[in-house]
Amino acid sequence: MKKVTRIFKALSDPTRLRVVLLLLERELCVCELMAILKMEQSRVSHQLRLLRDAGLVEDAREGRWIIYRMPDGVKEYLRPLVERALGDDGSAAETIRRDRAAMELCLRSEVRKTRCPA
Amino acid sequence: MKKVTRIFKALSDPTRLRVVLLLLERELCVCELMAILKMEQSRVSHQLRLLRDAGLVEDAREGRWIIYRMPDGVKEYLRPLVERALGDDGSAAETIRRDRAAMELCLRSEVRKTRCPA
DNA sequence: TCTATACATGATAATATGTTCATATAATAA
DNA sequence: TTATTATATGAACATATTATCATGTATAGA
Repeated sequence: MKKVTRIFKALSDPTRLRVVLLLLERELCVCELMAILKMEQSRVSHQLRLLRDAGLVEDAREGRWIIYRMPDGVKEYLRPLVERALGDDGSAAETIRRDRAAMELCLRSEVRKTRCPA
Repeated sequence: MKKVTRIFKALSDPTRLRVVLLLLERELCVCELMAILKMEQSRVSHQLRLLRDAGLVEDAREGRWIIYRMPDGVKEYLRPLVERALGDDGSAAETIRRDRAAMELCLRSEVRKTRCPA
């Protein structure tokens, strides 16, 4: 059961679940996640590490940024799982909506070309 | 996100996940769960309380036994979720198979008519 | 009424988790 | 080379979780 409970544990923290929902949409660097979640760097980094340890995300350096992304196989596994779990939870839907809006805003500013938006 | 992460947290412990998988099949009393899981009483009781607090199971006294069961609505919610999460995890499948076999054995003995099989 | 059974619960201890602070490192820019 | 940016990581702390032990309570039976 260890393998499955490990996944559930990774999804059992609000911050990590928000990150998972964002990375299901698109790859992001740490400072973009910081800007979207409005959280400080070490907090985001620590949670990302846990997600990486759980095998849910991968990281790769790109210039001075480290990009976190979710492998396609994980996406196919997690998307229906998380969607089903969320069901009709309106409160969660609102958070997701806001996070995605913040993400769009963050990306449209295209600050990462020269500087991070954090 | 609190509502969803609460569910994930409830499923993030091996003991609780095994209990959930058993109660998806059928209602059981504490001592039956003790016999199936081969765990001591207070450990099972504590985990059952967490599942109850998470809203995943209900309990009802029946004579000197307290029966734990999963409401139909929760079953409909959890079954596809857990099945999807388990995927093709062979190790988990083996545990589940063994637990169900132990459950059948425990029930066939029908000890609960007079005494608990724990 | 007394005892045994089935279970809950509180206390405790060990471990795990989440956050913050401080510091380290790697890449880039000046 | 030096400074800055982006990120990782270790330490410290508070809190949460898990398991165990001891005890309490409700029911049934003798």
